[in-house]
Amino acid sequence: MAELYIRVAEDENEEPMEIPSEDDGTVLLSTVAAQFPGACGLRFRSPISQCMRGVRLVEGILHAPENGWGNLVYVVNYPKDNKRKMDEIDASSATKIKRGDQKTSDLIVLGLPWKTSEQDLKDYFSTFGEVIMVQVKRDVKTGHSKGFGFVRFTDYETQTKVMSQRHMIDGRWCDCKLPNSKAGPDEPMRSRKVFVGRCTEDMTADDLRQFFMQYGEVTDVFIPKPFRAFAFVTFADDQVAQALCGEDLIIKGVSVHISNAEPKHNNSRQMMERRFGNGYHLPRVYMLCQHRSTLSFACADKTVGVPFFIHFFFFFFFTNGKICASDILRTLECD
DNA sequence: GTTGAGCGTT
Repeated sequence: MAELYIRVAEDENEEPMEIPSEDDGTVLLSTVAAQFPGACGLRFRSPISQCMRGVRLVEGILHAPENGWGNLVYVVNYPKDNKRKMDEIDASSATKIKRGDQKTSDLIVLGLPWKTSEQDLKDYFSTFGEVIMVQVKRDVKTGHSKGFGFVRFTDYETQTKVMSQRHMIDGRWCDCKLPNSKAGPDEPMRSRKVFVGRCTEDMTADDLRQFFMQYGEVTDVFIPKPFRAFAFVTFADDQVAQALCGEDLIIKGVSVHISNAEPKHNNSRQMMERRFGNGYHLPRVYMLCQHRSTLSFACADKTVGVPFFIHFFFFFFFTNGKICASDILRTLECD
């Protein structure tokens, strides 16, 4: 008594689509997902109780209610039943695509069943959009899956959608995330934050905010204390920030230089702490800053594997403070 | 021949 098709819709009132069933009368969730990407189940309104009922789902297989599928309209379930939110995510990513700075990246797929193959992955993820790479990571010797893999899509909106939900793959819930190795290495090029060098002490955060407002919405101004002759200004739009980089602007009669803010993980203080232990040299550095001798700190940051204090003495005695302060302070990002 | 939080032999 195999039923050929069941009627499925995203909403009770929308026009249903006919979805083929299997020979044994079940319906594969993957078949539903092929028409409704991201679907994780089905529900229907019981003619008797008038309540919504869930369709039994076992390992990717949807089982008919007691009296068969009948002529009911089955409504697609999405994770968290939050289709609207996913649409919003799509919309926001669409606006970003207009700016043309959205590149896809590999996504790690966690929680794969041991037996899931590359082909299985490709079949599943192709229901969301064009797939250009799938990998299942395996033990080199045995060839057995390690239970995770990678996937890459052609379109960024596909990637966004895939990341926004959980995935039922071969009977297990899986998560797709940006892998740790891609946790923001390409951020500095499109940072919303700029470094403002050659600031003077009479420039207040409010002065800077007022000034930079003319270029776009300013979301943050940071001026280190004690005074260190630079500041950070963050814009709402990264394009505004990038457009200003390299400019020399006049604020309160002083020429300040705008450049890219180094990402925080390049923070020289953090690097110093990582290299020499937490805080050991920091008190001296702060003292030097106050005495206009910040040279050693910056140079040590750019020299790998040489003890900090050697550079301190070298630059302190041989340059005698004649290196441009803004060149040095450029690397002195703060918390 | 088992397992179930994580992070990619190039």
